[in-house]
Amino acid sequence: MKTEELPRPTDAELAILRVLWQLGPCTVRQVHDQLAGTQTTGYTTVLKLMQIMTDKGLVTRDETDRAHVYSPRISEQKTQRQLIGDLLERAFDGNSSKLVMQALSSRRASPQDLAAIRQLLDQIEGGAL
Amino acid sequence: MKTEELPRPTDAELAILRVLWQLGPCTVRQVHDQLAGTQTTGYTTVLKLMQIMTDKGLVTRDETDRAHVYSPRISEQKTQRQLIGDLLERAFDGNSSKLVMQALSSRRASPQDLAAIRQLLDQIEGGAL
DNA sequence: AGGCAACTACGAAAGTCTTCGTTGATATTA
DNA sequence: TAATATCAACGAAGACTTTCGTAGTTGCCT
Repeated sequence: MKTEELPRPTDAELAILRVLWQLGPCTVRQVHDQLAGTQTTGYTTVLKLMQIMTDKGLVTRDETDRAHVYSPRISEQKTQRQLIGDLLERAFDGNSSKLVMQALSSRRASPQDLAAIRQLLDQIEGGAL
Repeated sequence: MKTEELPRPTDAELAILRVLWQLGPCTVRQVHDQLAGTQTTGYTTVLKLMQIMTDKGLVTRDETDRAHVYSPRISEQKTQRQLIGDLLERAFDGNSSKLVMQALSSRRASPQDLAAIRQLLDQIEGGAL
């Protein structure tokens, strides 16, 4: 059971992955329509990117129907961890607490968020992880 | 007092910035030698990158001596916050607690680190920030 | 059947990132 | 002084990213 090493998604690729995570398996049309709310990219641009992502292994494609259906090959969580781990190495010298503290001090988190983080800290210290 | 918007440093640029943060103002030679421990990039590659970084405003250059001396124009902290904020928007939908939790659960932090984070949580909840 | 809409595939262009070779100038050393 | 080393500058190549136009195919509707 080997976890293939997938390339770090680029900015545009990540935007597409987020749509797939949110909506589930999608056609190019669906992704494009969803992105249209935020971006203004042509249909063929999205198509091309998703073809490239298929080559890279970031998504899989079901070609049964004429409009191919794409699915993400990594979960949102795994990708988030990959990106954080990457940033950790590149900018924080592997010091995760520094990263956490920067994140906490740069953006406000709700009391609920803070409580959730406390709970996680408890779990970690309790050896639950 | 307007804080200029500097571009997000690329991977190679970030590696150079880290040397400057660690050693202070440096010549190209010093940066190259330092990077040689980890990387294997030619001298002129580093030179070119640092020239580009000067154009972008990421570093400043003192041309007094023949070997120009480069200094970072943003602090390590500010850059880290920029990178985290960026990742937050691109991959975490702005939800900072999710980011923190992913960071905490993906890498082990020492008990001291965890304590420091708890302290920071206290400060935030106490309205100190 | 004919025409229109939707889809994939392909190629190419423009921009960025990373790399390095070469050139010419300046300092150091023998 | 002459050879050698060090430096900045420049240009260019190759890879990658993002963009879109065009062509060709398939399905649908009248």
